[in-house]
Amino acid sequence: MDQTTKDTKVTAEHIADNLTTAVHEHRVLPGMKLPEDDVGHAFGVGRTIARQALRILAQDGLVTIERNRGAFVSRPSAKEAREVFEARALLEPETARAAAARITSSNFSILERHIDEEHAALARGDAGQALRLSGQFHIEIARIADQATIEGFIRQLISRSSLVIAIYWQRRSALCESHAHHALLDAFKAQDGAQANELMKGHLVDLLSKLDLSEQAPAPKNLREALMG
Amino acid sequence: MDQTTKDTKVTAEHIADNLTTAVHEHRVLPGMKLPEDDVGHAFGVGRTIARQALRILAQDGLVTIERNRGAFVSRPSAKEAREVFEARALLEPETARAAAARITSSNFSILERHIDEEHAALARGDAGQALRLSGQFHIEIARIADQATIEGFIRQLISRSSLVIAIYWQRRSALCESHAHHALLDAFKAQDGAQANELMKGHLVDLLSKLDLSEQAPAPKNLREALMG
DNA sequence: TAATCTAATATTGTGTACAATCTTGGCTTT
DNA sequence: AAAGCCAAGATTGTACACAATATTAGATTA
Repeated sequence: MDQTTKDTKVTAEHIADNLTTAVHEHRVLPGMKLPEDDVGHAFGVGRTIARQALRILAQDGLVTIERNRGAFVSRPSAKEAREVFEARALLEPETARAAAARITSSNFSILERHIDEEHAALARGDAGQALRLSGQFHIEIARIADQATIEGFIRQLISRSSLVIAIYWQRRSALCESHAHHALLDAFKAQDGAQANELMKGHLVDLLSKLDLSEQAPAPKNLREALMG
Repeated sequence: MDQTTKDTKVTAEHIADNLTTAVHEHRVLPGMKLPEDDVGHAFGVGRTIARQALRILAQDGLVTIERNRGAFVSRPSAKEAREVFEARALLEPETARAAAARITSSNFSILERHIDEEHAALARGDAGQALRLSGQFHIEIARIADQATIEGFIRQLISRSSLVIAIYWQRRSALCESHAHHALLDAFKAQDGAQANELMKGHLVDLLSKLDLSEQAPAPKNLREALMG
């Protein structure tokens, strides 16, 4: 999480990317505080840059900034979690269809590599990395569909999904088997847009079904809130 | 564009909202430069806050920040313009359907007021205000559907649509007749989700058809670029 | 002991100063 | 006169200082 070479300029976007990855890999968990000084020190920059990075994350929904209190990794409510998957259900199936129509052979290797790496990470027990790669797979599809605007939205939704999974994933469910991604790849190879659309739709329903979104009280942020509730 | 009362704290979000409205009303046009000093001075704050506001606008796609050169109102390319409407086509029809299922009588008055104000603005020749209200109507639908996440996306898309319209709107086309919005309201009143979905779909196609997105070279930012192209 | 208040500490909010970079206008050169 | 060059000015990038606010710990009181 530090910067060894000094000639590479450390920008706010750089830090934001780095922290985003950390959240995707569940190395940084919902509710965690991200003090400006700590972030700045970790990346070797002043508070100004750290602050900018945190604001970027806030716009992505990954971080919640409370005035005069600082930045915390967001803790999406069950409702927000549902909304994320409803938005994904609107965007991703059609995007998968479009991707199937435009995909080229050079794209296959990228997707295949993602699946392989995901599998390898899972094999060595690195669930965090597997989860991050799994999300990256979805983003890659939007890129193949050549839809930069939608890709940006999906990127945000994947980020929030990581938070949702960190909070609401049912322990008894197996970790994401990459079967669904494999099936999608096959559909892409066959350039079968309708099939890709259906598979993606099912994949999202499947993911949602593995969450426990029962209307439990949203876990309190701090002890005081816990005792007052 | 200035702040008369001093006890009201001027926040970066406040300035961003204000500038967003100005862009929606086409009082601030694509390509225009937004120097930090000017923005800060206009709202009576230092450069720090002005800078934050510009970053917020950049994340919304309304402003493009070029390093060491500053912030400019974005000039979406024809491709980006198409992407915006493709994204809207994925999100808005289904959102309209959901809104039709949840709408209550208290929501009607809000939508009706929007339509009335839009009509009034158009009547007195204030095309900018009419355009802004027209966009607001779409956002309101997402709010009625109770989809905060999607609402955020649509908000961004409306913002970018304003830029697209500023650049690509065909002069010969009539200004947005609010007929489509009227028809949508009727569908909402009848709680006819399927109808709302179809109307929204058609409305978006209609809007897109009034743009001239022929693959002309994206208008150059400055003279140098114009003469070199 | 438990609750409340208060002072000390830590963290964030914002303006400002200085550095880095870009832009502009005039000057030189051909 | 046109192109290139250089210096002066303007604008953005970043760190830092101080102010405002929140948090914590200790003292006080019932």
